[in-house]
Amino acid sequence: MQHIDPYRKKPSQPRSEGTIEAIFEAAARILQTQGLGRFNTNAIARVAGVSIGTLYQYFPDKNAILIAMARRELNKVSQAIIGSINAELTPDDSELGRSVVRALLKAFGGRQRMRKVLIEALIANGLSDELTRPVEEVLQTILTRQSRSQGGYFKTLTPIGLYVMTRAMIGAIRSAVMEQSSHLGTAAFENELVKLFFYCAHSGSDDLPRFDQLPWSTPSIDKNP
Amino acid sequence: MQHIDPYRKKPSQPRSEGTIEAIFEAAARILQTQGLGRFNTNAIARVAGVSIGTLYQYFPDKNAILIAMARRELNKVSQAIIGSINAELTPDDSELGRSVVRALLKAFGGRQRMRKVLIEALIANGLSDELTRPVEEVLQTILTRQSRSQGGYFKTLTPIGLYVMTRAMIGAIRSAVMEQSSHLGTAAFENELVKLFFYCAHSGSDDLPRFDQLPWSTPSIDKNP
Amino acid sequence: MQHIDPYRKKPSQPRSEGTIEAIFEAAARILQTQGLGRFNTNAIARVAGVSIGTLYQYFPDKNAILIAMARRELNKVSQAIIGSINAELTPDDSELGRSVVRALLKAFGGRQRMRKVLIEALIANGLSDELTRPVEEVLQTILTRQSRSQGGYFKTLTPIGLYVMTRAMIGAIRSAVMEQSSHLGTAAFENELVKLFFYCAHSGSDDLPRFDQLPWSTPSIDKNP
Amino acid sequence: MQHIDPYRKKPSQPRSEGTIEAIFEAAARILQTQGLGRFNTNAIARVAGVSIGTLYQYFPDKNAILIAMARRELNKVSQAIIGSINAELTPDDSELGRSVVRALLKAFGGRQRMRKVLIEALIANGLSDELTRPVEEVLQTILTRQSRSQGGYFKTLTPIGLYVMTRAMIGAIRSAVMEQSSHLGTAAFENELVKLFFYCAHSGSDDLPRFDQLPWSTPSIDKNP
DNA sequence: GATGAATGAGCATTCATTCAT
DNA sequence: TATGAATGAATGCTCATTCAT
Repeated sequence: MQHIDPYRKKPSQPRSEGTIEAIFEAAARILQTQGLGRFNTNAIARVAGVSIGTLYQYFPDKNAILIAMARRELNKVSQAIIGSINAELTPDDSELGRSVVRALLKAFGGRQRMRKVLIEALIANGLSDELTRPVEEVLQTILTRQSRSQGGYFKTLTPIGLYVMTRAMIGAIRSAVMEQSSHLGTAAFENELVKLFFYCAHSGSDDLPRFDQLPWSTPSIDKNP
Repeated sequence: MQHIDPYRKKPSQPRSEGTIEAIFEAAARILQTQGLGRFNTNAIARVAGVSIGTLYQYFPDKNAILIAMARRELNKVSQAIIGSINAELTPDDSELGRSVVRALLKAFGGRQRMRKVLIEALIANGLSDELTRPVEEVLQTILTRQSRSQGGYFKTLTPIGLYVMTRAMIGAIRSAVMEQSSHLGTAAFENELVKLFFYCAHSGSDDLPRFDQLPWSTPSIDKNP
Repeated sequence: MQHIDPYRKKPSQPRSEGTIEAIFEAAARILQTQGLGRFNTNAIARVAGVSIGTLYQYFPDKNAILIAMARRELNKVSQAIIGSINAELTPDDSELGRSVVRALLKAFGGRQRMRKVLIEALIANGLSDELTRPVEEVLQTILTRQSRSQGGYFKTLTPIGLYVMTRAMIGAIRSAVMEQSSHLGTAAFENELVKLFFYCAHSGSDDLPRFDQLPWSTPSIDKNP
Repeated sequence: MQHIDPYRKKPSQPRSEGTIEAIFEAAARILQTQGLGRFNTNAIARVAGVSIGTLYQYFPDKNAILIAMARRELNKVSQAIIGSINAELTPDDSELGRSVVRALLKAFGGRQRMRKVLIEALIANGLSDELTRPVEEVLQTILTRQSRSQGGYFKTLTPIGLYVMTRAMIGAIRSAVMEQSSHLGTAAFENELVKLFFYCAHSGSDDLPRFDQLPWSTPSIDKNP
C-alpha cells in the first residue's frame, strides 16, 4: 500500500521547521476553536504568522494539511498509549486495563474538535485504515503480552471480537468527549470503561470468570484525566 | 432548553407538504451522494425541482434544513427500534437483545453518509441532547419493561452504565458502517453485538451470571440482516 | 461531432439578454485594450457592470466566455463575407474577388487583438475545426457558384489547393493587421490580395489564363476599409 | 529603434553560459509541452536545475526570457534557410523554390508551440519588426541573387508584393502546423507551396509566364521533410 | 555568485441570500 | 406564493519577485 506524502517539499533550511510547526499549531487552533467551517488556508497562514505563499510551499493543498496533522496526532496517541503501558513496571492484570483506559481518555481528551475533523479528513481521503491500524496494533500488543504471561485473561479474543472491542471503547469515549458529557472525569465513568475493557477481552472465551472475579481493585481517579 | 423551530412557516396547504418533502428528499440525496461539500441551497432547490426562492420560504437558512432533517431521521430510528421491539410478540430475553441489535444495524445501515452529517449538524448547533435522548429513552424503555417481568436480567443498570452501553454499541456499529467493514452483515459481528448488549445490560449488577448462563441461544442469522 | 455548449443556462427572462450582451462587450473591450493577461473574470464583471456571481450564472468558467465569443465573431465574419457576396447584384468574376478580399479585410480589420485571442482560445480547446470550416465553406460556396456559371475561372481547385489558398490569404491579411502594417488600406495591398485570390483559385487547373487575362479592373479603394 | 537588451548581465564565465543554456532549454521544453500557462519562473528554474535566484541574476524578469529566446529562434530560422539555400550547389530556378519551401517547412516543423509563443512575446513587446525583418531579408537575398543570374523569374517583385508573398507562404505553413493538418508532409502540400512561391515571385511582373511554363519539374518528396 | 524561503497581490470560482417581478 | 436573476463576501491557489544567508 502506497503511503501518500502530503508534503510538497522537505525543509532543508532549519527555519523551515519552525514554519511548518507554526502552520500546524495555527491549523490546530483554528480547527479546535472555529471548526472546519473557518478552517481556511488564508486564516491558517495569518494565524501562523506566515504568508499564504509560504504555506503553499509546504503543502500542496488544504487537504494535505489535514492529512499531515491527522497522522501526527494518530502517532501521538499510539505513542502515548504504548508509553503508558510500558511505564507500568509490573503490569499485572488489574492495572493494565486501567492504564489503557486512562491513556485513551487522555489521548482523546484534548482538542477533541480538532481530532474529530482530522479523523474525518483521513476517512474522506480513503485512508481510514491508517486510523484503525495503530489502535488495533496497540491492543493486539497488549493482549499478546498478556497471553504470554501467567494464565492471562485475554487468551481467546477473536479478530472480530477485537474489532468490536476496539470500536466499542473508542465509541464510548468519543461520544462522551464530543457531547462534552458530565460523566467525563468521573470515577464511575472510568470504571465502566475498565469493565468494558475486561469484558470485551474475554468475550471470545468459553470459560469466563464472573464479574466479581475480574481483576479490578478500588480505583482512585483524579478529576482531570 | 428551548426547542428551536427550523421551519419558517408551517405548511398549511397540502401542496406545501409536497414541496417540503421534495426538499428533504433532494437534500438527503445530495448529502448521501455528494457529501456536505456539495450540499448547497442552489443544488437542493434544483434537485428538488423548486426555485431557490421557494426553498427560502420554508427554511430560514441552510442550517435549518439540516436540523429539520436530523430530527426527522432521529425520529425514524427511534420508531424503527421501538416498532421492532413491539413486533416481538413474545419478547423473551433471549430474543430481545438480538431484536435491538438488528434494529440498530438496520437503522444505521442506509444513507450513512447523510445520517453522519445530520448528526454533526445537531451537535454543531448545540443540540446534541436531542441526539442522545431518544436513544437512551428507547433503551430505558426496554430495560424498564424487562425489569417489570420475571426476574429480568436488566435490573440494576446505572445511568452511567446505560450511557456507556448506549455509546459502546452505537460506536461499534457506526465504525463498522463508516469503515465499510467486511464484518458488516456477518453472523459473527451480530453475535458480538448481542453479547455486548447483554453484558452491558448486566454490568451494574453485583450478582452476575456467567457467560454460559446468558440467554442467547443458537442464533440463526441471514447474511443480509 | 458534438457541439460543446459554453453557456451555463439559457436566459429565460428578457433582462438576461442584456446581461450577456454586457458581458460580451466588456470582455471584448478588455481583450482588445488590455490583452489576455488582463482578461480576468472580476475585471469583466466590473466593466460589464454586473456582479461576478452573475457572470458565473451564464458561463461555467472563464474559458467558456472566450469560446462563446469566438463563435460569435466567427459567425459575424462568415455572415459578412456571404453578405458582401450576395450584395453583388451582378457578380461577375472581376468584382467577386475584390468583394471577398474587402469583406475579409473588413472582418479582420476591427478588434484584431481580441479576435486573435479568441481564435487561439478555440484552438487551445481543440475546436480548430470550427475555425476552419466556415471559412472554407464560404470559399467553397463562392467557387461552386462560379463553376455553375459561364466558363468560370474556378473549376478545378483541389481540396489541398483550397486549403493553401484559404490560409495564404488569411495569413497575409492577419499578418498585416497584427503588425499594424502601413500597407493596410492601400490600393496596392488590396490588389495583391485580389491577385492572390485569383491565382490561388486557378492553381489546380491545367489550362490557366495569363495574368493579363485575369479579370480585374481598375480598382478604387477607400483608405478606411 | 532601440535594441532592448533582455539580459541582466553578460555571461563572463563559461559556467554562466551553461546556466543560460540550461535556462533556455528548460524554458523551451516547458513552453512546448505545457504552454504559456505553465511557463513560470519557478518551473523554469526547477527544470533547468538552477535556483530561482540564479535565474533572476541572468534575466531581469520573466518577459526577458521570452524575448531572448525569440531572438535566438529567429536567428536559427534565418540561418537555416540561408544555409539550406547555399547548400544548393547549382541552384537553378526549378530547385530554389523547393529548397526554400522545404527550409521553411523544416524551420516551422519543430517546437511549434514554443515558437508561436515566442513570436507573440515579441509582438506583445512591440518588437514585431524583429520578426519580420529577417524573413524579408532572406527572401530579398534569394530574389536578388536570382535576378543577378540568367534572365531570372524574380525580376520585378515590388516591396508590397514581397510583403504579401512572405506572409502568404508563412501563413499557409503556420496554419498547417498549428492545426496539425494531415496535409503536412504530403507531396501535394509541398507542391502547392512551391507553386505559391513561384507565383508570388512573379506577381509584380507585367509579362508573366503561364503556369505550364513555370519551372517546376516532377518533384520527388520524402514523406518526412 | 548562488541559494531557496518568504512574500502577497492577484485571480478563478462558489454559494448563501435577497428581492423585484 | 413562486420565481430566478442578481449579489458579493469568502476562499483556494498561483506565481513573479525579493533578499537574507
